[in-house]
This record gives sequence, structure tokens and C-alpha cells, in this order.
Amino acid sequence: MKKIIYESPYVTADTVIFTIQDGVLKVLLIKRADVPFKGSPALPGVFLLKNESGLEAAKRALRSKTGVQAGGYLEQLYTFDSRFRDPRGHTISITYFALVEEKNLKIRLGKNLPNRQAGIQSPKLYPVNKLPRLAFDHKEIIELALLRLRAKLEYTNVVYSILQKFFAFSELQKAYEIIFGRKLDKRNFRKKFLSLDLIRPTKQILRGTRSRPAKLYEFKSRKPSSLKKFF
Amino acid sequence: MKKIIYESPYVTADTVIFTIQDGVLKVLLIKRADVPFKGSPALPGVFLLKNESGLEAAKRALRSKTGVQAGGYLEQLYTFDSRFRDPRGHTISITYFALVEEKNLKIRLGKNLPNRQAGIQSPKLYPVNKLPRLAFDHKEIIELALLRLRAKLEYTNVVYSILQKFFAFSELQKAYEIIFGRKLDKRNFRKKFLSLDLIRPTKQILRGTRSRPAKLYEFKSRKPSSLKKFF
DNA sequence: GCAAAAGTGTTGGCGTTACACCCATGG
DNA sequence: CCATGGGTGTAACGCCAACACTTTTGC
Repeated sequence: MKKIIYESPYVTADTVIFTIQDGVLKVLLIKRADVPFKGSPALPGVFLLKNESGLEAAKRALRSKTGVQAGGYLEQLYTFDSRFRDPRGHTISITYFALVEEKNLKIRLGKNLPNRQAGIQSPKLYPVNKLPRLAFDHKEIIELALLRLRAKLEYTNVVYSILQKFFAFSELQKAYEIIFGRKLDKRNFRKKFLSLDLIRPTKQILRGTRSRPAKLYEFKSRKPSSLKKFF
Repeated sequence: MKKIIYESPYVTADTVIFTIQDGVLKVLLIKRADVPFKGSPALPGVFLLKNESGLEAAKRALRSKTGVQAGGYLEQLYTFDSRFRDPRGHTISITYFALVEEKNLKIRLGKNLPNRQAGIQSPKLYPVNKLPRLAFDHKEIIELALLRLRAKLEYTNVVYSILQKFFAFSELQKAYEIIFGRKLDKRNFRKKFLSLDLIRPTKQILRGTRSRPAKLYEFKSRKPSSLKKFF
């Protein structure tokens, strides 16, 4: 076969990990321990291992950096493949975006790293609307992921992956408001969301909030599904 | 850098080229001249050359198989990267989808091929709803491309790329009907499309059709642009 | 004059938006 | 008792879908 005569580019998987923390949409970034862009925050990413798919690699990066085992949402975003995106040579990046509950995020020090680097590489959450200067084209990747995330909220149920199993309606609404970056009308939101038939009320009640207790809901299914339109 | 210890997968670019011919949505396929899947129709694709981006490679495949130089629409679709999709070894495919006018399609024999293979490799158009058995996972790729194409028609102006510069309203409507696979109401279609402000009437008139002559329209811009919603 | 496609408005229903007050609890 | 967020309905508007007849040409 001919393929031998071609020189394959390197292939990485980079993942944009979103979560909501303290009412703000944040992205998980790691300070690079090596050149190029040494010291700059970057998306967690790995080179593909032999015979490893991009999705497997993205899961590997997700697990090793966040401790998230499952329950989040993960999908392929786009493949960035410009010749010039990595000064070391042609490296294409299959990018993914992930949505995870903050409580599942057990941020870990990099494994198998000397302490000096572990300190530097330790992952941190950054608000998406106050991003620092990033390594490579990672800012562009995050911006695309954010567009995709907003679009997905409009016609899928993926918001389940950023909420706890039982949640108050106001928490659901806050997730939408935080991600969309605008306020929504409480009554209209309830009406619309209930009409989608994605969630059901439970017998759980959220108490201890110094205000009226809230009925808790759960998603009928915590698997991704698409709808007609939505918001 | 560590990357050296990883063995990169091979990287190809495969393109789903759509056009409308004789009122039917068709895809351009090439019969494979070599194993694996020798003799099966497949998407036109190429291995990435050194330092070549996926988009450049897709354009290269498009030009060499169809003679289309420009004017069509081309965008990245998805990256298929399962370990098992190519029996020869791990090969990831960055896939693209293209929309071209049929009249721009000058289907060419493969270059630099012995006649025996040229005959076999000669590209042909196949109706998307009567696809033969295809090589690799190419059927899956086409199905995804078709979903994307339908979605794009709903909120972008990309239909311009499958129409001639001047077109009758009925031709525009037919393009939508063929791609969506259902009839649309003539009056509602006109109303909705005109309200989008994407096209303008010209002084051209289409005569000689054994029926009432049609006013011809043109797109104000033949560059991709996105809108709110649409259909 | 007839076949064939072009061109043109109105109406009813449905979904979206805008909007304000009472309720249940914790402190 | 008061501060806090929970919970609820209605009316106006705009968008979308359904629908039929007249016009202009080629033959």
C-alpha cells in the first residue's frame, strides 16, 4: 500500500471540560510544564496511543486530570489541523467537549510527575469569560466549544450532566442562565421545560434553605437525546 | 518531547460530494482499485501529505476527482477514528462534505493511473437513497453528512452552492424539496425565503419553458453565512 | 385553446413573551 | 415578623401552516 510513503502528522486529543462552580461557567486548564508555551494554561490533552481512538484518549485525559469516571457528557467537537498550530511540527488535535458536575470533579495532581511539575501542572478551573492567554490555539477551541454547548442546550437534554441527580427547578434554570449568559423568565421556563417531558418530580424536598422548600426533580433518562427545537 | 514514543495513526481526508442531478440528490463515489474492499464504491479520499491540512487535502481530492475548482461549499464534517475502520491498521479519517453545482462537475478519470484502473476508478454519481454496499465505514459517513446537510439548509445560505448564479424560485424550492425529501408549500416557501433577505430579483427572465416565464433571482452573497432559524 | 408552471393573500391556531402576587420556611 | 426564593395563570402578539385561483407562455 501507498500509505507508507506519507509522513503522518502527530495526533492528539484535547478536551474542553466545562463545569459550573459558584454560579460561573468554568473550564479546566493545566499549566504546561514544558516548551512550547511553558507555563501557559492549556487544555488537558494527550497523544493518541497505538490503536487508541480519540474518544478513548479524551476519556483517558478526563480521568487522569479530573477523576471523573462516568456520568458526564463527552462528544467530539472538531478537528484542528492547521500546519502552524504547533511549532514542533504538524500535530492535529481531535477536540472534545465535556460537561461534568462540579462535585464529581476531584481535581488531581498529574500522575507520575515530580513534585515540581505536579505543582505547576495541577489543573484549575477558569471562568470562561475571563480566560488568560492560552497555549496553542486553545482559546479558539474553547470558543468553539462554548458555541456548541449553547447550541446543544437548545435541542438536547445534556444539561443533566452538569446537575445532580435530584435538582430544584431553580437550579436547572440557573444552569441555563449561566451558560446562555442571560436571565430567563421563571414561569415561561417552567412551562417550556415541563412540556418537553424530560424530567419528573420526585418525593424529595430540598429543605434548609432559609426560604420555602423546593420540590426536587430528576431526569427521566440521563442518556443524551435530541429534540425538535427548544429555546 | 515525548511524542516520539507514540506511533501516529495514518490520517486521511474523505469527502462526501453532494450534487443534484435529474432531480435527485447524489453522492460522488469511486470504485476502489485496490484491497481492501477492492471494487467497492468509496468516498474520494487521500492521505494527508506532509504538512498538509485536512481541508487542503479535501480540496485536492475534490479537484482531482471532479474538476471543481471553487464556488462549491466545503466544510469539515467529523473525524472517524475507530481502531477497526481500516483493516490495514489504525487510520483516522477527517471527513468533509461538499455541495457543488452539477454543471461544475467535470468528472475526471483518475490521474496517473493505468487505463485498467482508470476505468475502474472513474467517479460516478449515486442517488443517496439507493446506495450500494460501500467500502469501510463510508455509508455511515454519508448518512452523517446527509443529516448535517439538512440541518445546514435550515439556518444557512449554503444552498447557493448547488444552484446556478441565476435561478428561478421554483429551482430554489426544488433544491430544498429534494434534499429534505418532502414537498413544501409554494406560497409559504416564497414568503419565508424572501423574508430572509438573502436573494434579490434580477432583470433576467427564464423563457422557453412551455409555461409562463420565470423571474430569475440571485444570492446577494455567495459566501456562507448563518441565520437565526429558518425552516 | 390547452397544458404547464408562475405568481399571489388571507385566516386560524399555536407557541412565545410579558408580566405580579402569594406561599412556606429559616432565622 | 421579615427576608428569601418557591410556586403559579392569563392575555396579546407574532409566526406558521393550510389553502385555490389567475396569469403567461409554448405548442
